[in-house]
Amino acid sequence: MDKLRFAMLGKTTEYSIRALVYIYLQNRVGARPGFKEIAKNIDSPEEFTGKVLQLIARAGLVSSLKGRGGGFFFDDPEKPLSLVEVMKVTESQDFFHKCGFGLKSCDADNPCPMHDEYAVVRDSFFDLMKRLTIQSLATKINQNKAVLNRLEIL
Amino acid sequence: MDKLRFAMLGKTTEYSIRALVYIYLQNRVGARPGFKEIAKNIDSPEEFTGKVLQLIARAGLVSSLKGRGGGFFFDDPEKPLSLVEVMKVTESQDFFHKCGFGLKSCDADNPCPMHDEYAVVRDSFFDLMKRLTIQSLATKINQNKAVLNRLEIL
DNA sequence: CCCATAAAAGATATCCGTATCTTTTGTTGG
DNA sequence: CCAACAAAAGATACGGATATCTTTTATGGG
Repeated sequence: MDKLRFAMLGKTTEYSIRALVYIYLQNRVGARPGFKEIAKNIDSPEEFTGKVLQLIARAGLVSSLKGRGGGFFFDDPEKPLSLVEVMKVTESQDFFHKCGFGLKSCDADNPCPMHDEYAVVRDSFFDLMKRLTIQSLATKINQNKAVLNRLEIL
Repeated sequence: MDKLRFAMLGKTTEYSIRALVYIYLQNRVGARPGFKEIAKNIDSPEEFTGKVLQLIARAGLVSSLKGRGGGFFFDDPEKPLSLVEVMKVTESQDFFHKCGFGLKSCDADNPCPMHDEYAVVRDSFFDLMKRLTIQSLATKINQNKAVLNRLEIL
């Protein structure tokens, strides 16, 4: 029996967000990247990234075109896309409503012993993911205030 | 390719916390519960709960005694046991230091585009888990301000 | 029109968290 | 001391997240 675990978000979510930011940045300079180029630039496994892109494309978060000159792109790049909208596709539906203690039903009426304080943290995470958008993240990168990868791209 | 995921903490952590609270409550009334009794009362799978208890016992979070009259108990019930100390055993070491964006290295000097705001949420979660203890959770239950399960116990 | 290109789709593989079952070891009450 | 009891340990199973490879479908440039 080993311990071990991960971060607050799954790989699928992380790759999705990074991929969407990359696609957005490339679109802005007139390019339409393919999944191999995306994987290379966000440092993610190539084939699996293809699968993730299929998932979020099917969900309508991004569009794609097959064949020559094809790739991924936003129909309306300026329509804000929040990280919560991404998570709705890549994480469990009730991610932001689960009990931190693990109870199946837990609310203000019948609270678990950490309900109130946990709810505060969880809600502030929820708020953050609603507030952050692919565009706002991309803007930070364009302003050189943040990086998409350990090395600069573009 | 399916989406899907879980809560912020793993099952192992959830069962550990609930089990420790139950053990503490039983110890306070002079009892030393076994893993089957524990599993029944915290609504967790019996055999797996045994494994989880082995893990946290080996790590020294709780003591155990085999044989007649055996079971799980705290050597020093009043020594505060924070949830962070539990997580150190049941979650990945750097749980509270991982980058929300998924970068391998991400800090104030070389931040990912959500670093600052994510760090705030993550740190407040960290603080909460440092502040909450098995004893404080148990106290809430004893005061009937919270429940360990959907049904009252004790 | 057809071929090169690129995503979609399908099949399969691997790892880990979760779970179950069986055997062994240690303890204690009678 | 031994018989019943209870945790520890070992083996195995399973599903889901992650990952890879191959085949198919769609698109547009020449």
